[in-house]
Amino acid sequence: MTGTELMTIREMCDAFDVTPRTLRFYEAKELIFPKREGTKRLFNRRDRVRLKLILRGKRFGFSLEDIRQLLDMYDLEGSERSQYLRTYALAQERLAQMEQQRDELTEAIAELKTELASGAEKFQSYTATPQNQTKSAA
Amino acid sequence: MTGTELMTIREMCDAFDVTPRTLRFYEAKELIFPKREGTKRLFNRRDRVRLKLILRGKRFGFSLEDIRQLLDMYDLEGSERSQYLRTYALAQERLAQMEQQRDELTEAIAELKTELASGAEKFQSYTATPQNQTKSAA
DNA sequence: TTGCTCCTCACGTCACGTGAGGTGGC
DNA sequence: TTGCTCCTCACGTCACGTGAGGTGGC
Repeated sequence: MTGTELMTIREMCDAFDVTPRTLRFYEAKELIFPKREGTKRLFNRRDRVRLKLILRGKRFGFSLEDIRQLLDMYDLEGSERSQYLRTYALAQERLAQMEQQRDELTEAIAELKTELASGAEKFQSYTATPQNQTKSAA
Repeated sequence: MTGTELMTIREMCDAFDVTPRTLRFYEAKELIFPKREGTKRLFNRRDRVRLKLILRGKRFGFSLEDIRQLLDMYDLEGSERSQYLRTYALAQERLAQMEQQRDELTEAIAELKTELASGAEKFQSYTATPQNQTKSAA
């Protein structure tokens, strides 16, 4: 197995489904720290772990700045209690926001569906063609 | 009743819960067309209808560029069939995206909840205080 | 004269996208 | 020599936020 320890930028992109630009951007933001071989970047296991956590944090809707702080704590491992509590509080806040966002999205979906339904009706009354592909009424 | 027809920027902001900057931005993007009284903007009923549709479109996650096109169609009223079909298709695409987004969000919420649960557990095992406010286990 | 609201630039933000122009090794 | 991948600026994008500096009418 080659590349078990160090991966090129291309391998990283394929493995995590991101663009090179994204990896360079995260490096500039000090979220990951690839080594260099001449000018080329080489990512080790730690970078991969961190990238995984970054992408997960993004799915949770955290900003990169939030994520940077969460990662720093992760690094401390047996971190301080106060830090831990802050992380916990931040995550709970985010959870509440996500739930609200989901509710709003659910509402918006229902609304748009209603719109589409009445739109389809209007459209059918406009076009008096006997058979069209948008589901004929029973 | 005052201001039934024309509203100032402040009245608009209060009525729609947006900032002045947002209204100026939408004007620059040719989404609304307030008249001027000297230098001051005055918004009429049409602007209000359009703003309402804009905000609704944003809730659906449409980009302002998409919204601009949707608004243009709205203006045509008994618009062309081809235009109508395009609008309909656009809305259906968006709906699919929204449903996927909601599913991803739901999944992320569940994930984060799991994280928080295991985090709370770890925290409790670290701190051996008999009574703490984060819900004591039965 | 003091306050308040409105205005116009114009740069900042966030998370990258997108060329432009150049290098290294098969 | 040709291709491919990698690199570094550095400007563009989207939807505004945020001063800076100035005007108008009570």
